[in-house]
Amino acid sequence: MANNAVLDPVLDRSFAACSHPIRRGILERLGEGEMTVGEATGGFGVSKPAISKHLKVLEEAGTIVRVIDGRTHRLRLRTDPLDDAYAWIGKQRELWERKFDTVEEYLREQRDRRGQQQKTDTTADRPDKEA
Amino acid sequence: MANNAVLDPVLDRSFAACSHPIRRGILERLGEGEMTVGEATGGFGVSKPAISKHLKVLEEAGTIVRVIDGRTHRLRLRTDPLDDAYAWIGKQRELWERKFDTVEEYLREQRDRRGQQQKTDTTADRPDKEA
DNA sequence: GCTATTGTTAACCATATGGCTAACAATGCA
DNA sequence: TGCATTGTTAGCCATATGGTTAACAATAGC
Repeated sequence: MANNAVLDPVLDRSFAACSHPIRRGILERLGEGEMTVGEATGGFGVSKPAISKHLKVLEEAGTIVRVIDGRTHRLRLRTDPLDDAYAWIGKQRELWERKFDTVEEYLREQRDRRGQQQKTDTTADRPDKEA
Repeated sequence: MANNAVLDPVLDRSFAACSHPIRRGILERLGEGEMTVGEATGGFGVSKPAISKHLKVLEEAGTIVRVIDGRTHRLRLRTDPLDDAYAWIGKQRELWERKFDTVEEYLREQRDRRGQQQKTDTTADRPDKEA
């Protein structure tokens, strides 16, 4: 990949971690507090190896931390990566809202201009042939 | 998958859409307003077919809408899927914070109890072996 | 010491990503 | 008409996901 400017593997993994229902379910449960793998992942209806892989994805994304405690592994949530993901979407939403404002301004300007010169610019509010 | 309760393919695709820097870059640009494929995807240093695939992922996630306008394709952002993703993380963050509150309450209770009985529970404020 | 419990790794398979080149489709334009 | 522009599809390849069964590792407990 030539464009090395916006590369952010952390964000990549954070979003990828959230892109599967089982992983989201695990994160939701861990929101209740530290618990064992069995407690955090029981009842999802998949095999233990499948669970192990999901945990690996979550761990490599930095969303969970594992503490091996004897025979069991205790899992704890790490909120930082999801905070980053949240912040990215939040930043975009700000931009959209600001843009929607200017669009409203634009439409108001169009309305005003039409009120003045009464031309045939029906193209102004045409939302383009909808697919 | 046995657990069919929490299945949310829309959320799956929304998060997956954000999990690649080029796709995030495209979404960022489209935040500026409707534009052509060339305008929205230029300069990422990958081939056109690669771009086409990213657009397909974004489109199937519902994050963009394509309007074929003669020779060019005009792209427009659709904010709903990202709003949903934002809301999911936001909900989790609320739970975490509420949990942190109760943890603080718990610690305060511990502190109070120690003040009363002066026992040797140094384990109360230990944040567990930091992996 | 033996056995049950907890969880992982190994090996395999199917599908999705993410990239490429080559070719095509549809316009716009001289 | 002919050519340049815009963008996709087809085919190929490598790697990551997401699942399985079988086997292993480590510990807890009888």
